[in-house]
Amino acid sequence: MQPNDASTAQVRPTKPLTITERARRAQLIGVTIDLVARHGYPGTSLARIAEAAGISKAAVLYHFPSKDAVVRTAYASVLESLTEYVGAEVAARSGAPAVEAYVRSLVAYLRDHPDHTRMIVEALREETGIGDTPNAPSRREAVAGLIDAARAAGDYRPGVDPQTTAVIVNGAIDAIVSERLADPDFDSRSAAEELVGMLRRSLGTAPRDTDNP
Amino acid sequence: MQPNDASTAQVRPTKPLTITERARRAQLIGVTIDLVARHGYPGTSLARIAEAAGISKAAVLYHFPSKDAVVRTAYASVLESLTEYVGAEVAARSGAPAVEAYVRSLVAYLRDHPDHTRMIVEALREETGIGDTPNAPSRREAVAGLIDAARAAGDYRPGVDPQTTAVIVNGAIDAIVSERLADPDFDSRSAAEELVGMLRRSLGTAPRDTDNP
DNA sequence: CAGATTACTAACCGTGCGGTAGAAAATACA
DNA sequence: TGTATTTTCTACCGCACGGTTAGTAATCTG
Repeated sequence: MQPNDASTAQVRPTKPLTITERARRAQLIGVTIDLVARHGYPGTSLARIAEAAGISKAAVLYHFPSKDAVVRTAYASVLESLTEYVGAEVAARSGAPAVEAYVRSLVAYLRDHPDHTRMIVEALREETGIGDTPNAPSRREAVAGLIDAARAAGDYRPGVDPQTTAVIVNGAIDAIVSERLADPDFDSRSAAEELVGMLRRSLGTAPRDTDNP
Repeated sequence: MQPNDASTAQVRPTKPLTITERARRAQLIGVTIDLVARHGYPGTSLARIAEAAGISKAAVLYHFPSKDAVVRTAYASVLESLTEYVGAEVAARSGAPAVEAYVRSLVAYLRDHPDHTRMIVEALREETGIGDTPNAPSRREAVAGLIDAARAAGDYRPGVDPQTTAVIVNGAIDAIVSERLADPDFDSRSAAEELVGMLRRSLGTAPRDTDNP
């Protein structure tokens, strides 16, 4: 019999996973993150995963219902780790500082975890890309929420459009992260600071130069 | 005999392509752009290209040395069209207006040519992504040059770092374009304007709020 | 120790891939 | 017209893919 199918939609009384089961799953997730980071999504075949884990293909499919489930689980684990870190940083602040913490912590995390970064980039392009996927607006919405809160707190000008600004900010962050990935000499930390500075100058209330002379 | 191998590194006295040859090439490039836009790079197989063009696989490979050459050629044609448009817009201006023309024209072009946009996105992720490709720094350099010129012209503050700013600006543009691709209701034109406004406030010389009270 | 369950392997299957071979149409040219 | 060349087709090759099957170790449990 096949073990628990913990990919999605778990019902309550799931039998506690065996020690072996948990260890294998963790190992498979680990090697998968590694493989995706090094060879990309398409280059990560079932055979490669099995080989990297030192077991047969069938053994991999014994622990997961499909190759895709392995990759999705690995991605979920990476994403959870990231959101946990960034979430904590953001939650500890409010207003403009929360937005700035978002920028800084996201760039910092991805600088310190290039494998995770590559995995996320690969996964993103799956879900974005071609299919008319509604394209998880969650990230945009989250950032838009932060910006909206900062505006409500008086840190940002009333004219700031949270949605549009969120798109721009996320894009800028992604570009900084990508650049760092391509060129390890790129100073992503100071780039993040530069972005923070730009946001202060362009969104902040302090010097109104156009609509209120 | 196989016809001219015009993929790359063409030597001078290339025999003028046949009418048939040119027509087929154009057609193949066309359907390839379409296929890549609709089904992505991996979903664009030789058989699909052939089927879409109404000929056999072998016929495709008669006109191009490999499937990859077809796709690369299609990509090159798209890229040429884009750079021609944006290049003209930018070249007609100088200083900050050139930077702003870059932002506006790039967003506008990609809004008007979603197929081209999807193709470029797909191609980008090939060259970026995994392999330690030096990742064509040409775009960043080009934009950095524009920013540097704007700074030299006195439009931008001396403290502005062209390289970092270029990365941020390109990232913001890409995000706007992607958002528009995912959500046709997204007003990418006004988003571009918002970005231009942000750049003016954060890079412009007019109101120095920090280093020169 | 015996039986059940867990964890695995080797071999295989069907599919789609890029690409090739050789012959046959279509076309150009004398 | 006949011949040469350009263009195309059908059929095939080898390969890597995700996944399945049947059997077998290994481990737990009474």
